[in-house]
Amino acid sequence: MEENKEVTKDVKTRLILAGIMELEEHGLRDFSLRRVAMGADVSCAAPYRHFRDKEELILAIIAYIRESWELLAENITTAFANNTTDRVVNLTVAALRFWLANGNLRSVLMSGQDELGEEKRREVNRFDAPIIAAVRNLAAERGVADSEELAFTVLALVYGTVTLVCCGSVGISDGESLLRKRLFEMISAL
Amino acid sequence: MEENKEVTKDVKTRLILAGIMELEEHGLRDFSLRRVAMGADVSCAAPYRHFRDKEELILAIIAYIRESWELLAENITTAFANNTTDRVVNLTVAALRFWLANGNLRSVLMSGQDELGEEKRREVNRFDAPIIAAVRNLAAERGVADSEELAFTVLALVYGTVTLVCCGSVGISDGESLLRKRLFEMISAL
DNA sequence: CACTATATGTAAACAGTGTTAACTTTAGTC
DNA sequence: GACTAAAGTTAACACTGTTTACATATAGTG
Repeated sequence: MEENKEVTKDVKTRLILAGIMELEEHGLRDFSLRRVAMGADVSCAAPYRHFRDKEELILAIIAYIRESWELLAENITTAFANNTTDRVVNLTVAALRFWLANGNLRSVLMSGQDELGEEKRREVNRFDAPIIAAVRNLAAERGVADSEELAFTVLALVYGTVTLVCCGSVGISDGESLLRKRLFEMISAL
Repeated sequence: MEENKEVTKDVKTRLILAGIMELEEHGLRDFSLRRVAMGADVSCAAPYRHFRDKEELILAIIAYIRESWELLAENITTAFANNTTDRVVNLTVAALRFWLANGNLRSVLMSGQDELGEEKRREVNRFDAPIIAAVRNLAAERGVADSEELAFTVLALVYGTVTLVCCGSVGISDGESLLRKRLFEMISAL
């Protein structure tokens, strides 16, 4: 018999998967590269054959998780193909839930003064892309000139609600319904 | 002559001040307690006579910085004592600037999945208190029933704009004017 | 095939970290 | 003065990220 554990995958993806678990278990603050290496059944120096840094592994983890978000966003986009308003609202709520479910990822990307390099910045923008696109469609439909401004307001409401829920200033369900309500108000006032 | 450096203050506040500098220079991620101790001209074990953890020192730093925010907020509140709308808007913009200027503090408090303990949560709420109070006044003036809901929307816009500016999705001046505009729109629609 | 180059793993070490334990000093009180 | 508690020190422990030197296997080339 071969190895009975799933040691089949190459080391690189094994490190990424172990890294995701590490991120979930210990958060970003206590993220230990050595523990990730152990989890992937390799020596503590092995990661450096595949990633320059601990940081680069984390970037790879982000990219990996982002794919799941893009898949989800794509599904929502097609599900509400013939209703631009609902498309925006549902994408928005989905984003809220996604960021709350992946709080660690959020702290990697939006931790503040990290001066976050160009690579990270591009990562964030990729996350926002589906919502921006949906807002652009909505703006076109309603004949709104400045769709960028509208998109930023929508995104601000999303990230703001995320922050407030994260800090416990408002419960998750209240945050969600409040977000929905404000979005509908805003859109119907266009 | 006494010591020519300002070693007069007691060790505890010296640690806090050195900690603030450490936070500004190295960010939260590379915050080194040993370096703080060196900066305060004490041994690396000395901090443990005044703080249980590295974390507790950081909490003390937060409380220290918060006082400056509360002072600022108080000034703004009295400066716009006879204009509730301007009071809310200016407090809001000041909060935006404050959080952007203290990005590290922000990442301590709102880093996401940290499960942030009751103490941290209370800290965050204390930061929000001035804005919530101002919104409550505004709501009373306009006869708006649910002032909490309104306050959360205002705060969501603040924190959302902070996030977007932090991630470089929008410039600081654009973010500020966008925030102003949306606030005025919202308030005038009451 | 022999030889080489490259990729990918390892163990061992280094400097730095948070934290603790044992010890010394200092200040105040009976 | 003797005793006690607070507040500092040094030395150590168990970690961490990262680098270096070394081993091995694989692929490509003469």
